[in-house]
Amino acid sequence: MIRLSKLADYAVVMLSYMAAREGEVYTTARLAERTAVPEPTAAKILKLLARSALLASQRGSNGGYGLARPAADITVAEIIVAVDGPIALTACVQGSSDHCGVEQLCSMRGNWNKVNRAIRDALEDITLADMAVPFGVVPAIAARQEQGLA
Amino acid sequence: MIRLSKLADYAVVMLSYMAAREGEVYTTARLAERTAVPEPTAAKILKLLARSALLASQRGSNGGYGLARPAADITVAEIIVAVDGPIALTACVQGSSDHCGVEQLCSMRGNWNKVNRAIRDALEDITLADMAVPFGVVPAIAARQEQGLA
DNA sequence: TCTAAAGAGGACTGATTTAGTCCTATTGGT
DNA sequence: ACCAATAGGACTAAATCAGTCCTCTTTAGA
Repeated sequence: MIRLSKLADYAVVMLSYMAAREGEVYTTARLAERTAVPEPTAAKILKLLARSALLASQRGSNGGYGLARPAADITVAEIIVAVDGPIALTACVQGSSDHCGVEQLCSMRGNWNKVNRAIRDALEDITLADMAVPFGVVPAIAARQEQGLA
Repeated sequence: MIRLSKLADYAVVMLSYMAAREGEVYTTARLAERTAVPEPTAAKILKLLARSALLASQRGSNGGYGLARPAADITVAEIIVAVDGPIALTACVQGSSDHCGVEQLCSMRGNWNKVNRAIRDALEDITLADMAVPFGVVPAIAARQEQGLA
């Protein structure tokens, strides 16, 4: 099974919560409480998101976090990258120096890039706004499915 | 980072090797040697692939494995499923009974299904034949390896 | 200017998953 | 009957990840 880390899952949950009212500032404690994510873990995730400039942070008292951009401009791909690092399926992706033992096969392995690319594209097409829509129709996705692309 | 297990990676490497000459029968020992995958691990993977009917197996002496179908009919998605199980990003996918604590959020979480679907579709579009033909040179490589130059 | 509230950053630990190994049973050809 | 090969599963070791904690910096407000 392809695994997405729980942290990335939490991240999307928290960001979606914040997307409900853009422009508002949320403290770690409040977000943790409302999303049922343990506070220290929530803090860790929020820091990561702030570092990647998906969240704007305000230090000091009355500080907190807010979305740095409109939810429709934040893709799921970005969130995953911020929390888990680059989206790629195998280690043998870019000409990383560790030789794969069987050099000829490595060239074949390079085709994972095609796969990675396909997945990245899929994730880049889904925005936080899409995720935040409860259940019903997610317009962007529905449109692509209409075209048989999704 | 989204992670694909090493086993699935190995599986694709081994299957690609076999795709070079469809119809041929390969023993575990030979495949392990040629793909530089440790033999016990290779054996484990081959068993999994055979159980999922991607490989046809022949027991007894002169036995071994062969592709059960043409390489162009085997998708990367199938290989991953055979080795790693269902392709899905989070645990909270299907109405699994473990309540997510925050019910309203859970409905939002259901949108991961859209993401999963997009990824699955991407993987189903890539066949073993696509992976096995990097730059159109695979037969030459296979030939060299047959001569023990691998 | 002092204090308290908040985030920043990083180190550490425990738990979970995954990779890898090994043993035994079964099958089939010679 | 014997040898070569897969089938299946149990077990161990290693890598990864989630989660916690501690200390430092920033800032508003009394």
